[in-house]
Amino acid sequence: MNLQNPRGTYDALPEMSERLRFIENTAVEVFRRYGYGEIRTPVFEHMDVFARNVGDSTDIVSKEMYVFDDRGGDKMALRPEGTAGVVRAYYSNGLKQNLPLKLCYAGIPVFRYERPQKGRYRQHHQVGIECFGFNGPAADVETIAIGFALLKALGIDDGLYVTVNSLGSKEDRVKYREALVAYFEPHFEKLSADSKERLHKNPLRILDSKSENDRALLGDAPKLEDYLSEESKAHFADVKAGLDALGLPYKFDGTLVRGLDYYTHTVFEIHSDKLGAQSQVISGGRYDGLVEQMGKDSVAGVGFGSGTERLEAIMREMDMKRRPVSFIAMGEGTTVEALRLADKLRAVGLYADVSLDGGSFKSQMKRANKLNACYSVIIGEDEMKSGEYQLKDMDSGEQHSLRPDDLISYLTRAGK
RNA sequence: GCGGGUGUAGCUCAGUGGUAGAGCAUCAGAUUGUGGCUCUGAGGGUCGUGGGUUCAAUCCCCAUCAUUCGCCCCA
Repeated sequence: MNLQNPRGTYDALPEMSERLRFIENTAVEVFRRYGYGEIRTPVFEHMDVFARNVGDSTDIVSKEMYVFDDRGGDKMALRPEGTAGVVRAYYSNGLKQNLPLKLCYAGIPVFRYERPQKGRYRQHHQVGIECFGFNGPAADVETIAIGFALLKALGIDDGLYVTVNSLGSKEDRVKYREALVAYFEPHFEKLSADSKERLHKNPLRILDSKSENDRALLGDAPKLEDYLSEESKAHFADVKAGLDALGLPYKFDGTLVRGLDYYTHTVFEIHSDKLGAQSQVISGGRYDGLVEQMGKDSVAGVGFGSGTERLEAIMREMDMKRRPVSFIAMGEGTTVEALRLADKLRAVGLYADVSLDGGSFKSQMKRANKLNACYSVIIGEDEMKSGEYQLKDMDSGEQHSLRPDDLISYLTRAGK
């Protein structure tokens, strides 16, 4: 039997899980403060929820999706991103009744068949938000603000940089795309191999090419901002003014183009300088176009997604471990007494540890130390007789006798 | 999908064509009811996997898998 975990997957051991859990809980709590309600959608959907038109130009959909036929012969796909499923659920559940609507998700698994790297897994997890029915720029501003709020709540708002751009309306983009293709076509031979391929498939992506030749050509290329309608320009100006008013730092980046093709108007990315090539921790934008792509009447949408593994990587050095009260039990009946008392501490929310297999006094003490216990409670035969247990402060080494009830109230107040 | 690096003890890594070592960690003892420090000792390895060259391969060659860095893409 092959005992290796599948390529691009990992097992989150307790230390990592603790941070992931913290990220998910914090995210939901932050989102709730902005009026978001949690939604849970299936891990798999009919394939066309994600691949809306044949020959989809985005790599995520055309090359990286896990697709399978179910036993009934239907084409299904594992979720490669969070937004499309939520939009589908919006229709399936008739949530039009509830507009405007704010939905969030936390810790949902997402699958992409990619070449694994640090911060890039074939199964990763996202937290994110989607809001529907807000046409104005304030929704774009608030969405970005929530991104900041999340990172701040996680204590990782250092070393970040934010870029924003506007892709304009669908019409703006069609015009710009034509201009871009017309500009690059005479220079076709000079383009990098990647960009040659991109020219007709997804020419906007040439904008963020890293090839030096491509970048040289880009100097004289038509600019997206010159192709925005007055309306689009006004929307984007309001977004930037809103970010300024909230004191949120950002950089305008005219070459920022998102990989998913449903974005319109505002797009943004938050990067961390603590990660390597996979530096994006949050990215999103407005996707008024998506809802129409699903063949329904159009509804405004804005949102973002964030990879929990990347957030976790930034939080690596943070120690999330709680400090227990460790019980040292020696002698007849003491372990059971320790279990009984430990449960009382747990009932008031403390973390209590009892060495279940006993062991020498010394080894139990060592165990308490290894767990980084804040206090240890010593229950030996003398203590059983007197009914007063020894409470030892593991930092100062101080120790005194307390009756069980006093011990509980003392520890409840101590709050180490 | 493309190009490079790396796979040796639980972890971080030395090392040699004659079947292996350190530090940390673990366990035990010094110290029969008091942890961290120190000292002593012990356990733990098909040297990623499969093939080839060789009297002999952990080392050289090929393949493969995994991982990592960059590209691509993206959270």
